[in-house]
Amino acid sequence: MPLLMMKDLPRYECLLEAASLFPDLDPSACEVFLQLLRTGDEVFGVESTYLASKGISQGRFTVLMLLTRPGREMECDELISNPADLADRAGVTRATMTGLIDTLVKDGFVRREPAPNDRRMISVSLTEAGQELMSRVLPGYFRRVAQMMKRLSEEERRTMVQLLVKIQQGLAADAAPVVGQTSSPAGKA
Amino acid sequence: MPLLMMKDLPRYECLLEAASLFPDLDPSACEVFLQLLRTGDEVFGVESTYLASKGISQGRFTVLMLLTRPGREMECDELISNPADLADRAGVTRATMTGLIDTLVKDGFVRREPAPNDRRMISVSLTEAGQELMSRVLPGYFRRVAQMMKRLSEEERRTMVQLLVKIQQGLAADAAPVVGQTSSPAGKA
DNA sequence: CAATTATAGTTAGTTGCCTAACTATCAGGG
DNA sequence: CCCTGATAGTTAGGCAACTAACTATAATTG
Repeated sequence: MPLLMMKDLPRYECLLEAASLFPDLDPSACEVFLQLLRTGDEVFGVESTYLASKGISQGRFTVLMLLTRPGREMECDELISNPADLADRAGVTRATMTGLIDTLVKDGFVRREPAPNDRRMISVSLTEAGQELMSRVLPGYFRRVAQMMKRLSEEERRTMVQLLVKIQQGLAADAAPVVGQTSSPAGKA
Repeated sequence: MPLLMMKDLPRYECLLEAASLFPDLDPSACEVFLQLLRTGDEVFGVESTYLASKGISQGRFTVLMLLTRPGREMECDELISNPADLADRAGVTRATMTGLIDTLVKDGFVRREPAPNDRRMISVSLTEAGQELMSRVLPGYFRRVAQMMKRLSEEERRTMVQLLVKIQQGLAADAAPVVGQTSSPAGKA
């Protein structure tokens, strides 16, 4: 439950009414926006509650997941990585990853080892205890995910993913408005 | 960008493959789940970035919004509230609301006044500066919301909201499995 | 090959949220 | 009237994320 969202969403009529005050307000866009954030928040809350009951936070779980599944090559059974790569794939800063790995090491779920080639780098991998934890947590995790989505038919799920991806594509296009032109990928508005 | 989500989502084929390892894994459910969290996170990030550029955080913005729109009665032009009500409608604890109001008062956007009837209570309302801030922030806010949803047709928006609400209803039903039986509305699992 | 630049990881300090415990006021029942 | 319990708000302390600045190693280059 991290978002601090208005749990008390305005009804659609209120949005229509407000639109007369604010010419920029698009009522249907606002409604999708608010429902999207709210649903995401609630779904996230269910997941977090489950993980918390198993004694791990979202951040720690993400790291463990990344170490559980093969990163890029399916054939690569290494399941080993370095903090920078993990931070990149998890979408957090390296500083945050340092903190996450600290606590995971302290709890005995992952180990840090010096990388063979580059003495700047560290290898991170699951310990036995970490693997055991994941095999204990994942089934319940997947069951909860399935349970949360059980009201949607397979077709509705496809539709949902399509619409979500459409939104993401729009965001990506807005974030990097210059495409195929220059080679400067600096599009931060 | 608060969620710490895997930015690097597994592809659908990987989910299918993983499903053979974990019998509880429902691939299409997982995909909806991951895309929902990811899209919500990105949309939230765009909003947060805009608000941050105007010098306010998500939490502060929520409070200002709640003080801007009429709470329950449209006829009630008061636009005044107390911390507990604000906390309830924003979905945060009263302690958090105290902190938010502290900073808003410090910045001169809201005022605290003792409530007339009950000496325990405090009235919170927007100052002139707060109203002015909102009239400066809201147009751009609404434009960004509209922009983020612009790729969806009106019909797609309706579909999206329907599907999101369906998920929410499932969550609510799971959280309060006993319905219409007792009059105890305490469904916190 | 020394100096600069880039990269990997960590440390320090801030923010925003949380829970738990506290103070002050109000409402009811001997 | 106290006294108990409920309610409104705050305070104190913790956790997870961030940015900025730092150390150590590697790569590049004059």
